[in-house]
Amino acid sequence: MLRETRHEQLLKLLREEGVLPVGRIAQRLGVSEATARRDLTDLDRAGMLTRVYGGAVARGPVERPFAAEEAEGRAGRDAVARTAAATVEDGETVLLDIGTTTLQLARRLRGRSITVATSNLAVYDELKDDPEVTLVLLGGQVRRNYRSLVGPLTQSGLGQLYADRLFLGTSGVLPDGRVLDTTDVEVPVKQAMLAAARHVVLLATARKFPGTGTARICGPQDIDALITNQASDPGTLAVFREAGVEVTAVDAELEGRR
Amino acid sequence: MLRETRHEQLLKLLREEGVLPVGRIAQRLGVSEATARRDLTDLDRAGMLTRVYGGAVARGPVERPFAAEEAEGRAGRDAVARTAAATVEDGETVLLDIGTTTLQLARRLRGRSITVATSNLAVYDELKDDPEVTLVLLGGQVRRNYRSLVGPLTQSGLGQLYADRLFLGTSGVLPDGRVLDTTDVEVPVKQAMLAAARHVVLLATARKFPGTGTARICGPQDIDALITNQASDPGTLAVFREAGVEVTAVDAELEGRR
DNA sequence: TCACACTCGCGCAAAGACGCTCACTCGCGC
DNA sequence: GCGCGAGTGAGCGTCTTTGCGCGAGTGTGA
Repeated sequence: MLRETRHEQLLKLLREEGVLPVGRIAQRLGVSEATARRDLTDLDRAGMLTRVYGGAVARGPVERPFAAEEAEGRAGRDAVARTAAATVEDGETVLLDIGTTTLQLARRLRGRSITVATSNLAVYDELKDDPEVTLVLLGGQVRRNYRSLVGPLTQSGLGQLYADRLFLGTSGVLPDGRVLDTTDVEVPVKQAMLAAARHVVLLATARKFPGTGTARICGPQDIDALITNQASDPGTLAVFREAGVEVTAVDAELEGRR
Repeated sequence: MLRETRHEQLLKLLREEGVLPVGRIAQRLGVSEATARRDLTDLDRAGMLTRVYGGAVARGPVERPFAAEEAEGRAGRDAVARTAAATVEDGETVLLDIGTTTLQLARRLRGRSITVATSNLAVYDELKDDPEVTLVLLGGQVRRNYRSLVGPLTQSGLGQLYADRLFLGTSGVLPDGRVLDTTDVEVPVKQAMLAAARHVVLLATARKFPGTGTARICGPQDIDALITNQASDPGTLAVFREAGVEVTAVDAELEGRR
């Protein structure tokens, strides 16, 4: 592996984890500890991280989707979440993807007589005290920064479920309708979710057009409905409409207050 | 553990408890009191806490106004938990059953380089902030009052795991060595756990002899080791020894403090 | 005021991390 | 084929951190 590539990966790891000991860095990068140390001193000198005895800590804010996204685009997200909540009927089983938009939706689902299945640990925290909601957690390894469950256990758990409705989150939607995600490890989970639901609803605030992401989750043909803001790119929405997707665009300003 | 990580944990502990003596800080962080003192002076100089004679107090508001901990049988449970934690080696995968004894064990496993798999949601809350522990949640339906996961999802998840060690809780042990539980719905989960571990360790404080329970989980022949208190019924312990179980009886008073 | 128990800070030794040096491998150009 | 330079891994002396013992200091109760 090229050194530049390795440096990129190291910084990515560190952004996700916050702090990492040298041994674990070497292990994750597949190099010796000596090389890991060399990389660390390089990146420390370049000001990309802070070296500490025994490892390194991320410089700047740790990549925490929840903290980072919490402030920005909140009104739009809540408008989407409220509209999504209105489509859920009592008695249904809904499957909630990871992310902040689905967390917002979970808040709007409090007190409803429904079953919620999720790999979103933030949703678990939100609904764990609600006696009305039957809460089902998918299994899997805990990813602390993303507050999610991933891994083969999650996928196999999804194989045993069938939900009335899936609310899918995303990190970005391309103009041609491809739905993206940033982290590779979540992709198989999301795809297993798609297969485990009768009705697939994509939640995407205006900022998700085009948003970010490198891994493809699915295309418009896999989606039944899309709930988004009116500020979203009209061209992309048209692509979804042409693919037969029921598109609902709610205005953040009108709906955005509580 | 990295010093930076340790400092983070120390501050978190302090935010939760408000005031902490040096001894307890050292105990919770798994370091000597000397190191705890050094950390305290560092963080005091950095203005992150206020040093007082004998310990430290949080600077800023306390998050949790001191949750009332279950007093009864606590010393005995902690003695069992500490002994159990000592048998776990770094790198192992341990499976933790539901219950308060295994929760106590989880507290003792903080900061260890191990993988913890559990259906115990209290264990999840305890370890979710620990970067050292790889945490795997079994899937299943959330049982709020028992803080556990149950159901077919839990069992099938266990079918995909194989742990080095299972720490099994119980509600009661009969004189003939039958291990009991009170709730039928947990029985298949516990039995699936038995099948998913190489080494089965039963944790049972003195109060569990005979304890309560209506459903049979397993017999002595399914257990490899039993960790209990010295006050436990000698006859029952003899039954386990005859079945080839390695019985460890730790005294709550002697082990209860350090 | 005094005595006792506890805490604190310092010196020291062991363990582990660091970084320097050296040998080796791989790709490249002559 | 052969030399060359960059990059990696391993060995080894140095330095940091940690845990423990000891004398000094501090708080508490008689």
